[in-house]
Amino acid sequence: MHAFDVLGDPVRRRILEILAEDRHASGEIVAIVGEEFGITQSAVSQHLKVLRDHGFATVEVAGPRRIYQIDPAPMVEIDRWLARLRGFWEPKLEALAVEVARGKRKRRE
Amino acid sequence: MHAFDVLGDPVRRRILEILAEDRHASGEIVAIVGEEFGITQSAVSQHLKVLRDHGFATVEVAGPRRIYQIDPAPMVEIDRWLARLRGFWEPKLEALAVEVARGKRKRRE
DNA sequence: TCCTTGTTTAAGTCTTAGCTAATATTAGCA
DNA sequence: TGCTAATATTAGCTAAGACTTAAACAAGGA
Repeated sequence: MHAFDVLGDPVRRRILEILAEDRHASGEIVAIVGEEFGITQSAVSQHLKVLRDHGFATVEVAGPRRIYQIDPAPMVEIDRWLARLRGFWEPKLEALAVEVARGKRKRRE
Repeated sequence: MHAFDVLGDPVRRRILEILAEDRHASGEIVAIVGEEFGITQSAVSQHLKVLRDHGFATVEVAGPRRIYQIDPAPMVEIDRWLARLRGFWEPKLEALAVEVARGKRKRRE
């Protein structure tokens, strides 16, 4: 499974958002995400496993709890791929912005 | 299908790389990608459809050919999500870089 | 040691993405 | 109009991923 696939799942993206702000115990993530998406504790745990397995998160055992922490290492791969193309599409994006601005001006007239 | 899912497929990423450099007819993309991945014209065409449907590419009809061109619009969504988290993981990435540098220095000693 | 809480793992089901093969569509040309 | 080349679309198959339920595991307290 490629890093992009890991980010492809909305539940996993949400978990990363949560972990980006602060480290959390599995149970806390389950409480938030499980409620938001209406899925079981087990399902969330499986998503956490995917994040672990692909290096997006690390775990620290604290008694019976597992504290999850974001690990940005795999983002390097993502960023690298995007950066490669960015040089090509950035000019086009600027052209797009110009078009939008032109449209706005036109609408004002 | 989310934009991240679109980028999740290696064939589609390859097609975007090709289109980033220049516009190409469907057949040219089929020739390159089909050979590299060992898949049929139909399969490539279906990937092109996904890219079209999600706004990653636009088509121009030129006689019997369809000329594909990259459209960076959906990248805005991707970039926005990544940017939201970047503020959080960037410091951690720097910490990671420091760790690596420290490791290198240590190995030199 | 047994129980309880927090969590992961295993097994099985369902859905969907990606593929092939076959067919349809589109446009130009004889 | 019929033929050919370029491409898209459809149907059907298969594999993988996301889910639920049930079972296993880990750690601390009675």
